[in-house]
Amino acid sequence: MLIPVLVQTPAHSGIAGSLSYAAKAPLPPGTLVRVPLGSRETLGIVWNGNAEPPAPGVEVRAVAGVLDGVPPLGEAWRDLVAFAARYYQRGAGEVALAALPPQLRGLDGVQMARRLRRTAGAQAGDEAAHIGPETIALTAEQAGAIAGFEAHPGPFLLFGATGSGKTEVYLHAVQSLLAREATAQALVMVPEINLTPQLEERFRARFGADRVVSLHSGMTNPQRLRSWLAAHTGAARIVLGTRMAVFASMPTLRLIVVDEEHDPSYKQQEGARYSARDLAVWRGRREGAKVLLGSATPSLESWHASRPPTGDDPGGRYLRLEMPHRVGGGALPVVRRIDMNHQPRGTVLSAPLLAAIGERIARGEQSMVFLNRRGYAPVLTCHDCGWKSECPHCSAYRVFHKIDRTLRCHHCGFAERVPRACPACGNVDIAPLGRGTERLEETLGELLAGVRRPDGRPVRVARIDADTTRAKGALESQLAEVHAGEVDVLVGTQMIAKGHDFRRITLVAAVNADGALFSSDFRAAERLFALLMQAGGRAGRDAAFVAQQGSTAEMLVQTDQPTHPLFAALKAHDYPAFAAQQLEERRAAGMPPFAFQALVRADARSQEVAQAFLVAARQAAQDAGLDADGQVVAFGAVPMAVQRVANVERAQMLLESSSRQALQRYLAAWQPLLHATRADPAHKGLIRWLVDVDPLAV
DNA sequence: AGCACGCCGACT
DNA sequence: GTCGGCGTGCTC
Repeated sequence: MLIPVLVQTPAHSGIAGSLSYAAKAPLPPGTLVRVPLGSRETLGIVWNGNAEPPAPGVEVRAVAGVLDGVPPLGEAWRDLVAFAARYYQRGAGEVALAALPPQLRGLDGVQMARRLRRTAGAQAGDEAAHIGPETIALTAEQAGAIAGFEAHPGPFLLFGATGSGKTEVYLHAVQSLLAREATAQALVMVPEINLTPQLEERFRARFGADRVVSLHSGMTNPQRLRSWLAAHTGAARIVLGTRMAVFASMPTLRLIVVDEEHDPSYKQQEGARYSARDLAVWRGRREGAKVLLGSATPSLESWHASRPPTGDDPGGRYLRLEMPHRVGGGALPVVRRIDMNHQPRGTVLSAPLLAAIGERIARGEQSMVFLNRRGYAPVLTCHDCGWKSECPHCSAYRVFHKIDRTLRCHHCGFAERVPRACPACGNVDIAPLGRGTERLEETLGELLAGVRRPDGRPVRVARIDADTTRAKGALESQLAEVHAGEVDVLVGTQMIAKGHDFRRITLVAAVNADGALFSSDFRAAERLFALLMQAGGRAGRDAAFVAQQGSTAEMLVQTDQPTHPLFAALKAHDYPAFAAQQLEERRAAGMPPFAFQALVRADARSQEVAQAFLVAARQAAQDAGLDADGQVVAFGAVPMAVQRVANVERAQMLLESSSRQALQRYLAAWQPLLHATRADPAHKGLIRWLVDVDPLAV
């Protein structure tokens, strides 16, 4: 008999659905099998529905083996995969196989059975431990949020200030769930791998190490397989992870938490471009699991979706829970703007900022200086002929990294030793232009060289960014130094702005924060506001420490645009005011969340070929009458912001609609036309095309 | 995505 | 004369 099987085939391969294989007996959907594919044997998943007879001339081959030790993947999981594939315009096989641990692909039935026995053995621990009565005293706000959470079906948006104790609410929600339902599972997602260890620590301490597993791309393949199996068999009750965890197979899932739901990291940027946050909401509804989104600066989408009903507006589909105050009565930092127009030209660190850092050092407190740009300088330039450190393969400058004397392209990775003299004119007078964290660390070290700590030792400036934390365990050891008070001034990128619970930092400074506001991206202000609020949230987290020091938690923002409304809202810690203003602009301009978008991108050796493909595909859609109802607008083909990466020219076309359904219908009908356009010999030079639904940057 | 097939440059 | 470069095309 014929059965449908999904295998890993990419969207542009033209095989979006299942392949048909012969089997001696029927196999239930969700069963993992090994099947021959071309000259190799690969992992497949028995899929729903009836197998189509293959195209004429294609020989049906037999299923090679069944991984019968693994329970079949459930119907709810298969629905999630099918939905994600449909919504994000990818092949079901691609989405499904990418959601499984990589090591599963390499194992046969025998190895699998061995692995399962080991997992089962490890789980035979003390089942009843750790689910006891609530022991942590909650604030009134936390108790209120939990009461709201228990009383409604959701989904929820937990709008809680930095330091208001959102994690404790998550812990409590999980705890009451596990106490209520003997087999229930909870999924807790965070935006970055860096944040999983500390979260894992708290959950393991509360619920026991044997019930908690993590799932993220920083794990080794065997670790991932172990965690995945524990979740899939129900042995693990709590799964912590990054966006990939939204696809974890959890047969008794009852709760999904998405922490820092506004974070752009939830949107996958390659392969299937899904939003883990949005899929979490869909999955929660499908599986009857409660969904709790949390943030101090929600995405405007979630904020709008959680608006309370007013007058003739029935309100959003989420329920908003609010926790405006910090635990322990700590104050949010006092925000001060420093107008760089009033500073001497070329000033990097203004006098008030240096004075504020000096005060903190004198009192034995810590400061954090935040600059969202890695490297020493973003460009190297020749003063004589105007040469700049362009990447030969990309339309971007290579960044100067002083530590290893390289010019490195952050887009394609191309790196070269820094030339001694200008490659164009031979002049030795080449100099860095602008400033990254590396140079900021150096500058701070020089400016603070004469300052002494209370113990008489010289000031220690440290830096944390993607370059200093590349080695395994490097971030942990660097954070430990900060916590131990070894460091006086911490310099870093957004990596230090997120989540970390620094107890002795009382000053946070943002240098050159508003560079992002010059970008054409309509979400620039939203992202910057979230980042600054989050960074500011690192200051004064320990109210008792601040009081004992007689200090003030403070945030200084150096800006060239002090009158931008963003800073007034930041100063007042007034996210709702900022959101209201932004939403008004978005509504007036017809932008998300009041419109829905998709980007179609084309890659080719030349910009002309890439754009011609997009224009032809749009014409094909028009000829087929896809936009007959006028609900979807397709804009022109334009080069991407970074037009060339690794010698590939990139173009894109924006689609917009006020109706999500209309856009989805259009994209679904367009898919075969895109394939047909690709097959046309006129577009032979095209390398690939792809669709990004709900893109973050347009 | 893999993995083969296929047609052109520098080596034993 | 072969080894191997990666362009093109297929996988039930």
